[in-house]
Amino acid sequence: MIDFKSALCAALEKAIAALLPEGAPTAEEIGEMLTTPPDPAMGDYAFPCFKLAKPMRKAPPVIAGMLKDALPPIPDLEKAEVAGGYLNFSVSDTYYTVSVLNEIEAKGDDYGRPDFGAGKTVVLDYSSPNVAKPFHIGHLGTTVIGHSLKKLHEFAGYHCIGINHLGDWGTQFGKLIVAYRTWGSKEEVEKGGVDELVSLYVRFHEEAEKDPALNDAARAEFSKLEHHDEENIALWKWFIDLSLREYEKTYRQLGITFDYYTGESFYTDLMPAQVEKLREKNLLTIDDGASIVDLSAYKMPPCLILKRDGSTLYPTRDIAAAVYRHDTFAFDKAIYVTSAQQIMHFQQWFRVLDLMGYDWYDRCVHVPYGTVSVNGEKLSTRTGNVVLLRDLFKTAIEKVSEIMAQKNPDLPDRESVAEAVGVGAIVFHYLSNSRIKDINFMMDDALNFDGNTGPYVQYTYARTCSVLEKAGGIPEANGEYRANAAEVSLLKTLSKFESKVTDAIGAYEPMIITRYLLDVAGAFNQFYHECQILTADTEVAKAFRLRLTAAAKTVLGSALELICMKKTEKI
RNA sequence: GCGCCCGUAGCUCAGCGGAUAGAGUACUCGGCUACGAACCGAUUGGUCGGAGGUUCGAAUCCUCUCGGGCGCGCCA
Repeated sequence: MIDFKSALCAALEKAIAALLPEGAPTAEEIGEMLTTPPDPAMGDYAFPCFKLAKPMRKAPPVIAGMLKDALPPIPDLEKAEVAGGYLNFSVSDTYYTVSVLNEIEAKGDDYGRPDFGAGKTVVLDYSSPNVAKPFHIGHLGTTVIGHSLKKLHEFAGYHCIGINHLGDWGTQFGKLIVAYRTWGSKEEVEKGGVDELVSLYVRFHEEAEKDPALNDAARAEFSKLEHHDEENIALWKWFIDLSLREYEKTYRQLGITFDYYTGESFYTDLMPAQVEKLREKNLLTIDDGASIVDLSAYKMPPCLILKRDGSTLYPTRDIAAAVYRHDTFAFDKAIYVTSAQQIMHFQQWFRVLDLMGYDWYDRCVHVPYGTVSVNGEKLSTRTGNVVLLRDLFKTAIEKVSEIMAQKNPDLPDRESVAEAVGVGAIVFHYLSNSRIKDINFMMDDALNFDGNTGPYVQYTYARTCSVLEKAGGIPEANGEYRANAAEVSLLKTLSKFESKVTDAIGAYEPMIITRYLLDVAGAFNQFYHECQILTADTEVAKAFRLRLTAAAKTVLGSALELICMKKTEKI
């Protein structure tokens, strides 16, 4: 099916070319010029004629009138009207009530799916918590933005590889090993999990203040770990297993899985080759004992590759990981979802990749997001201003359960629904804003379930399910129906799905889908209040409205999944 | 000092070159003998931080400026 907008652009291209032989815009350029009138009553698309005023040497309203007369016939065009310097176009209702509705029914879950990702591969690096530390609200951004971007890319046909780049290497493991051997016990750690590891780690720092020799011991243990000491390796693996067991609970609640859990340790052996390559290319200079890549030509501080003692650094590991991923997966895009504080770091090592001659360096994309504070204060384990994700989810789920006990006490399978809605509320809240903005996470707002919230959207989805269930199925179209304003408006909203998906991918911005869900839910609820569905006056109206309800359900369901939320048939 | 990001309704935020700047929340009011009221509707609320500039047209682009956040060598 050729969509209306493309047909309109093609027609406008012809009309303009007839009036202006030289320098007429292409159909694609016209598509970018098209805007939406402020009032839907004025039309669905508006073409501003101001830019043509100079080359055509005529006033914009005159041009609009000439264009209107020169326009070839456009299918589904209701009317074209001159309004000042604009030429406004109204799409016929039947375009929406027949073409769009039929398309949604025919494509089902594939409706709105763009195809530009077909045959391409994307590697996404996200979540990446530090082992032996609890999963807190600061990790929510990378986890939920990253996974949403994965879903979006998959929807557009990309082959996606999700990598959890665990923080599983470094001297902190030497400290943990010392702490465990000195004060820990197998039973306590098995029982307490990550929490016990954290308290061992905290204790180490307290004791090390009094006894600096502990730091030396820790370095020695980490060095043994690096040299594959069997006992230390076993402990290290155990710590990782314990941590993953904890994280898996959170990932399961979010419905997130990864293709690989290759953390920092995985790349340690791959770094020397890249350091060697940097040397060969004469990119390394020694400065104050450290090996750096000078980036002053790019107006950036130098990129540190090796410490004074010869050990590696964060950029070294990132370079090695990128090369490995490129050689292994032959990606078309590598996406890194990390905090905005690392913007400079990524600019630096992307540039180093370029200097090393890796011509795919520009396929690497850093997707930064803003800092989270809680109740106006920075996150800090020291002052206790941390919100663990498991506690946050638990609070949200409890609150949902209370509301459900009131509103829908007989609902079977209440626990899993409460989890979907409670966790969904937090995810939706987080993905409601532009990712780059800092978030002041306020509990009251996150746990408010009225208005523009996750529960509102899931409630709306459940509502569509409920109506369809009572109807006993979705009927076939059974005659011509003149849709009212609310019905057409809902279909117009549904028809925007694909362009929203495209925009969200282009901007790496899940928020676009979150806001779109609110548009759809709002349009459906308005329709629902204005139109009787099951008790419609005529069978034709009833059939149409049921089909419309099913269409809304389809789009709501697809969009919910794109932002890591679960579809709730009942709530 | 250099660089990046953010300033839009009381609050939280959309809009990022087009016509009268929008939601939610809070406040006030109306709608369940209705397919789910976690809903819908109405009212109130704005020198788009400020000043210049570009443009037929600027919340949107450019310059400067003020306020807030972040980054700038051996952490990640």
